[in-house]
Amino acid sequence: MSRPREFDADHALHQCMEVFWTKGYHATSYEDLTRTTQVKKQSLYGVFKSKRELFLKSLALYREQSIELLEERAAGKKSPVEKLQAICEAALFPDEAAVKRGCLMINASLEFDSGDEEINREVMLMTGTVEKILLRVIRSGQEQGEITTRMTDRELAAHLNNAIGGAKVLEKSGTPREQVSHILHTTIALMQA
Amino acid sequence: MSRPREFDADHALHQCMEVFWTKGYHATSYEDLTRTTQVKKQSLYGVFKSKRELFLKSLALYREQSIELLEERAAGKKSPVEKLQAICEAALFPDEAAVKRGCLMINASLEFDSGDEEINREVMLMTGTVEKILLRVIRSGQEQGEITTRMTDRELAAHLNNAIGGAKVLEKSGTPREQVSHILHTTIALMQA
DNA sequence: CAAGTTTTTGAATGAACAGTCAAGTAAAAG
DNA sequence: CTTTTACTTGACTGTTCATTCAAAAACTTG
Repeated sequence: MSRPREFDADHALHQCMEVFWTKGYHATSYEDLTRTTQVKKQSLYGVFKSKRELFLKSLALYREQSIELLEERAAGKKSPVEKLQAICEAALFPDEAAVKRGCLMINASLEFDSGDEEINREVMLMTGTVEKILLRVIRSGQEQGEITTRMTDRELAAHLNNAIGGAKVLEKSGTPREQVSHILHTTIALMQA
Repeated sequence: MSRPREFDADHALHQCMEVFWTKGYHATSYEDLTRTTQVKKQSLYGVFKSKRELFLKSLALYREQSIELLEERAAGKKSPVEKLQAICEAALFPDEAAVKRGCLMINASLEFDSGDEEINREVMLMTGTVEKILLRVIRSGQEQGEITTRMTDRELAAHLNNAIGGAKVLEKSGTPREQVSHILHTTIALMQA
C-alpha cells in the first residue's frame, strides 16, 4: 500500500560506480550522481545514506564484477600461461569504456587516507582474492613445467599481481593500451620456464 | 631599499612538497601549507601565484630530487644487478619519512584528470628519465651476461619500471615494507640470466 | 630619520558542496 | 475514495576552501 520506487536502485548504483570510477570520489559531486542517474537527490539519499555509503557500495560491486570476470578467464581449458594472459587482459580492459579509468580499487586506495578502515577492508578483500586466483593458475603452470620454479608460486603470484597493479596505474596515466599490454607480456614471458 | 623576505622560499617549497606528498593535492588546504611553513598566506601568495603553481613547483622539485638519488645509485662500481637493487630501494624508501606516502608523481598522476597537460608533462618527464637510467644499467648487465637477453633492454626497462610503479602503489596502500621489498627482489631475480 | 617596499593581520568574498527540511504530488491497496 | 507511503521540488543550512582587500607594522637603504 505504498507508492513503488520509480527507479531501479541497482541500476543507479551501477551508474554511480561508473562515475566514481571515472572521476574519483572527491571529484564526484552529488550533483554529478543525480545528473547521470536521473534520480533526484532525496530519492538517492533515501536509498543510500550518504555519498560515502554509495561509494562503499560501488566498491563492493566493482569487486564482485572484477572477480567474476577473472574467475571466468581463469577457468576453461587453455594452458596456464594463456590463462595468465587472459587474466591480464581482463584486469586492464574489462570493457571498451574502461580506458583511462584505471582500477577503481587502486584509485580508491590511493585517494583515501591509509588509515581508512572501511576502504582498506574492501581493497584487501579484492587483492587477496585476486592473488588466490593467480596462485592457482601459476601453481598448475609450474606443475605442467610451463612456468619457472626458480621462485615459489607465492612469490610469482605476488610479483604478477604487483605488475598488474602497476599496469593499471600506467593505464590511468594515459599510457597507450598497446604499450601497457606489451609490458605485461614481457612480465609473463619472464615467468615462463 | 625594501624590506627583505623573512622566510626562505626554497625551504618553504620543500616543506610544501612534503605536505602535498603526504596528503595529496586536494586534501591539502592552504591553511595546512601556511601552518607547516609558518609563512603567512599573503607572503606565500606573493611568491607562488596559487596553490596549483605551488604544487607544480613541488612536482618539479620532487622529480629533480628523485632523479638525483637514482643517478647516484646507478653510478659506482657495483654490479648491474646490485645497482638495480639499489635503485629499487631508493625509489621506494628515499628516507624514513617516506613510508606510506608512496610516490608524489604517481599520486599526482592518479589524482588529476588524465587530460591535465601540465601534470602529464611533469609525470612523463620523470618516467622518461627513470627509464633511461634503468635502460643503461640493464644493457650493461646484459653485456656482462648477468641479465637475460630473452627480452630486449627496452622491454626489460619498461617492465622493471612498471614493477617499481606497482610497488610504490603497494607501499602507499599500507603493504609492509618487507613484503614490497621482497616482490621487487623476485622481479629482479626473474630478470637475471 | 625618511622613503619605499614587503610583511603581517584579520576580515571579507564568493563559490562549491554534502546534507536537510518542508510542502505538495502521485500511486498502490484496502 | 481514503490511507499510506514514496517521490518531487526548491529552498536552505552550515561548512570548507582558495583567493583577495586593506590597513598597520617592520625593516633596509639612502
